[in-house]
Amino acid sequence: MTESKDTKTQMRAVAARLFAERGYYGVSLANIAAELGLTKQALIHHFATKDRLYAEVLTGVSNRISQLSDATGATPEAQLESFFDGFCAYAISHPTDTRLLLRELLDNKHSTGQQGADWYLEPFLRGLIRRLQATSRWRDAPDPQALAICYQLLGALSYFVASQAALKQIIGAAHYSELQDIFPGEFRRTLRALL
Amino acid sequence: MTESKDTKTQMRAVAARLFAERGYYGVSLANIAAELGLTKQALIHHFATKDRLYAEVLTGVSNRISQLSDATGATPEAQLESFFDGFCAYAISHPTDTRLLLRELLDNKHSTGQQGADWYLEPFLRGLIRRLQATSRWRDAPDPQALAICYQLLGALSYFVASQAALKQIIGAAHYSELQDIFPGEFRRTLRALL
DNA sequence: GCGAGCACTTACCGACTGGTAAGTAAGCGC
DNA sequence: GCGCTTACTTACCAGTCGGTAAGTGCTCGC
Repeated sequence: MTESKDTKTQMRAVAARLFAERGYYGVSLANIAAELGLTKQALIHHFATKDRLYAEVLTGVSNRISQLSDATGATPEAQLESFFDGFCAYAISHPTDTRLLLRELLDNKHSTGQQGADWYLEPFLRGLIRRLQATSRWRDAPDPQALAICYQLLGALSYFVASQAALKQIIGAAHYSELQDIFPGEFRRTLRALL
Repeated sequence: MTESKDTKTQMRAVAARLFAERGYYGVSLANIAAELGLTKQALIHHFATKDRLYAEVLTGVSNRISQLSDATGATPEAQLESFFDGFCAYAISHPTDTRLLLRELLDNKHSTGQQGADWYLEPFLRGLIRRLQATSRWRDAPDPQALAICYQLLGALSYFVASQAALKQIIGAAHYSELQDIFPGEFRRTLRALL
């Protein structure tokens, strides 16, 4: 009983890691169970279906992201900066979440069954666009233009974080950790260059 | 015989589209064959294994990308701009390739079996970094910093193109086509802001 | 101390996976 | 017209997929 919730959260955690690494179809219930030292039926006992387990994993990501939205700052520019700083820190410290979101974006329509597609992304994007349009430079920018700018920033960040494994292999772990150290600063420079 | 090569290229094309949409494990040989109106054994006849078919698909992408590398321009800045213009046009007109590359980056190490990981990406990245370091602003930039900047640009572009399906669903096909029209200009603005 | 409920297992299931073996039909050199 | 190659098929395989059914054993209320 007291073990139960821990087991369940551990299941979610292992599943999240594997789904992030290999994708929904690249991971079987048996794979996840093996890492937990259990049988796949233990997973089915707790989550009923693979889809439901995946949905719970995504819900976790979504919740963590939506907690990010409250950024502070005197000017709209400072608010945007603070927001992206938070998002950047979150993305780098939660590469699994970032990879899951990117996969979700690629696969599209998998979703949690709750909605059509990117239920988690839409309000997030809308908030971003609104914030951008509050700045003096982009006050009159039409929605598509604001979206294009936000999307580039999101992409610049997500692509980097999601490439972690590949980059480590290309440039080596040591160089990668150096890269990871300077990246937030470089990302901030990009943001400022666009404000 | 005369049909043969066409059949084979058509197989590659259909496989590329499906792999791009659903990923390696999300597509079976039977799925691909069904779209071609053939049996999966026809695919095995031409490519021996699923892995080999996938490798040929990736090789096609790699070839198309490497043809992109020769950009012209008087100054290094102009060369970089011309290069990214070409890459932007390529990415937008070949969303399947872009998605395949992004998936490859996420899955890592799948590769073609030819090399460890991102054989296609490494020389590409190296060329980009060299070009960036030829500009007056980044002449003294250390490799990690130059890489961080290039990676952000690559990410800004790839993320947008790969999100095509998701974005269409969120903002509607009409708004998306508008977005697609203005994106290259916005991307160019980002590039210039960083040069 | 006993029944209830929970966590989890073993034993299956039909559907599907990538892949092999063997064959069929058509085209071509000679 | 014969033999060989190419393009593909049907038939089949062992293994794995997600999921069901029916337990087993442990804990806790009472």
